[in-house]
Amino acid sequence: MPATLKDIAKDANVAMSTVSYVLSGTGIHKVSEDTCKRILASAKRLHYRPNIKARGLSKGRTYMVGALIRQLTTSFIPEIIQGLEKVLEDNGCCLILSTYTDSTEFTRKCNYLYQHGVEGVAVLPEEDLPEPNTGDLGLNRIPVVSIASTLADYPKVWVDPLAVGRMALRYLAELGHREIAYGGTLLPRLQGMLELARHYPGLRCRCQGDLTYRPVGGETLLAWLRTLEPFPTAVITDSDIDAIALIQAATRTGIRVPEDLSVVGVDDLEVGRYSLPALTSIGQPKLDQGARAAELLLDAIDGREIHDCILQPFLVERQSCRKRTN
Amino acid sequence: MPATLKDIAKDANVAMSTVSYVLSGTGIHKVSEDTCKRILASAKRLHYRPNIKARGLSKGRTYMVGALIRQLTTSFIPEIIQGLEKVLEDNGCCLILSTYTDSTEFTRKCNYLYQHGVEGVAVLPEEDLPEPNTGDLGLNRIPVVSIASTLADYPKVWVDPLAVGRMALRYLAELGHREIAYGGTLLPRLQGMLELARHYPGLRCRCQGDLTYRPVGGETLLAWLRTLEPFPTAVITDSDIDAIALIQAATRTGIRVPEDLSVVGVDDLEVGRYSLPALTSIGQPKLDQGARAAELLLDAIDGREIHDCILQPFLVERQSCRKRTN
DNA sequence: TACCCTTAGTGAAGCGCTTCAATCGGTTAT
DNA sequence: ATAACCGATTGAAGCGCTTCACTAAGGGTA
Repeated sequence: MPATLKDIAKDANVAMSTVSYVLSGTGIHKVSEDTCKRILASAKRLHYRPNIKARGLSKGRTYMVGALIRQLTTSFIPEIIQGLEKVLEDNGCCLILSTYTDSTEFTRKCNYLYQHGVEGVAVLPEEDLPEPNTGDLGLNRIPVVSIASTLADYPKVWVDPLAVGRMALRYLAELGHREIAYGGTLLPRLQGMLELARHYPGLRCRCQGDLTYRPVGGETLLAWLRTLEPFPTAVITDSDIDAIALIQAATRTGIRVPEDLSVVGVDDLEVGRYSLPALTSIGQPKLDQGARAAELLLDAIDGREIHDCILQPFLVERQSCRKRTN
Repeated sequence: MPATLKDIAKDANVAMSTVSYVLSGTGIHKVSEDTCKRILASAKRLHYRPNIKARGLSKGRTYMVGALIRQLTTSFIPEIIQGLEKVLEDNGCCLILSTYTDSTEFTRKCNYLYQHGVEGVAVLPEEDLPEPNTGDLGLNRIPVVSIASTLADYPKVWVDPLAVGRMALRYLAELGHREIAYGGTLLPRLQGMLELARHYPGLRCRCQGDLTYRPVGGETLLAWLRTLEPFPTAVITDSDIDAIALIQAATRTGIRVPEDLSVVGVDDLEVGRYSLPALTSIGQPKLDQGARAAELLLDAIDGREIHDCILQPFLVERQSCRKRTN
């Protein structure tokens, strides 16, 4: 139904190959201006739109890239996707979305993507999952890039977790806090905090005894804080969600934020902006992570060698922390 | 690099067409069991995987469906996407994700999807936007289905908004509430409430004077509630997000939920489960909406006629409402 | 005038798959 | 024995596009 090269060729009275040269841009320089115009005119008149898949077939490409996602509903994943999409679109590729919940499904989705002909795959795993088996993809030499995960042994794009820890701690330390609790469970972040803590005499940074990852509820977190002596003046959580949950639990029991307790979240989620008090958070570049991953993928597809990309977090100061004059 | 039909044909010593018949399932009945086995064996040995796009080229299909989304980060959209994806995958299609922010971009994305050859498009607009112009798609007779929107004049899948209003009100009314406020801005929902309210003598359901849609903050909402005389015993919001924001604002000022104020949210978002108190909400089937939309789309692609699909909301009872004995 | 070089354009093969029409032994009916 | 038929298999065209190898015509040079 849609117009094809052949139609245009007939209409403009030239050979298909000539039309192809003009319309695809390749070899447009070897066509006379006259013919060129005629062809373009025909193309416009017939509403020509190239059939990307046919082009792909002949060039051995598909112009498709897959995203393999653990949980689309998870906090900042959607923004990463948008970053991916943007760059891919700019490069004439499209993004195929695929979600999985366990490793069986992961394998199935790999096949699914592979059969549809993706040229590369961005994997967004979750920290608490065993490493998914991308064997099926690797086997077929499809480039893979992992995003926002410390686990995968593929080229990856992520935010320096030590820097996240450092940044959160530095902020609180500079505000004058000396009794700080880390309510999260990520070792590298803790490491960043502890390293930096040494530079602040009298500062104590405590963490939960068990750093095995698991979702932390607001009440659980609060209960743990209560076991600390003295009660900390500030707490760093692993995400804005945790922070908000904590604030809710605290507020209920009469602990005021930030008057009695300063809270720093991580991720700079949108909810943090609307919560009460508005949440101070260590943000991570989300669009950027997606965009950089897409660029890496495209490079790899072009056969270039690629390297990990480490991005830096940033501070978003709002109202959940207060200055401490001791 | 990957094995093709031709490779298999050579390996199994038969014609390509025979291989195609066997491997594609079409006409497998006209091939002798012997040959069939030989072919399957070769296919397995050479790790054959059909090239879907090549198949599509020859069958005039692409096996791709697009999703055009306003905001991937919006509440329940991700789950709808999952529903879409599931059904599409089961039908051998893949989902191409595309997001837009304004109508210019919308048009661009339409072209983008079109050029990549999608056979249908699911549009997820947002209530507060002017209707996007899908002309480009319509022009090319690509089936379109809109999801979760009252606006679009395409076949649509959505949740009956009157039922949402009714369900929320009935729940509160049965708990004994008689002074109920609707803090949202959706007319059909309000309509559902008001219709039902007549059946409960003494029940008063009040709404904001201005129902023009706009995001409602927790404090704004609370401020409005304070203008009501008497202060309502229960409030219905337009989403769980609003409800949580309201609860936070209320708690801050000493109003206890649910003791002093019962709150009903809408959407049954995950955050509602973890908030304090856990939120009672009118849920809408999310996966289902996606799945139904995908089915409609596939039907339309097959040339069948399709009709709107209206789904019903459901009540998720948690702890944000209390019984009222007056 | 013979030669080579450009420039503008053409033909056809090929990407991986489907599918229609044709072929070819081998039965079976007549 | 001949026609008619059947199941199993094959050939080749075609989907829309790219691209390599090639031709034809004109222009410059010797």
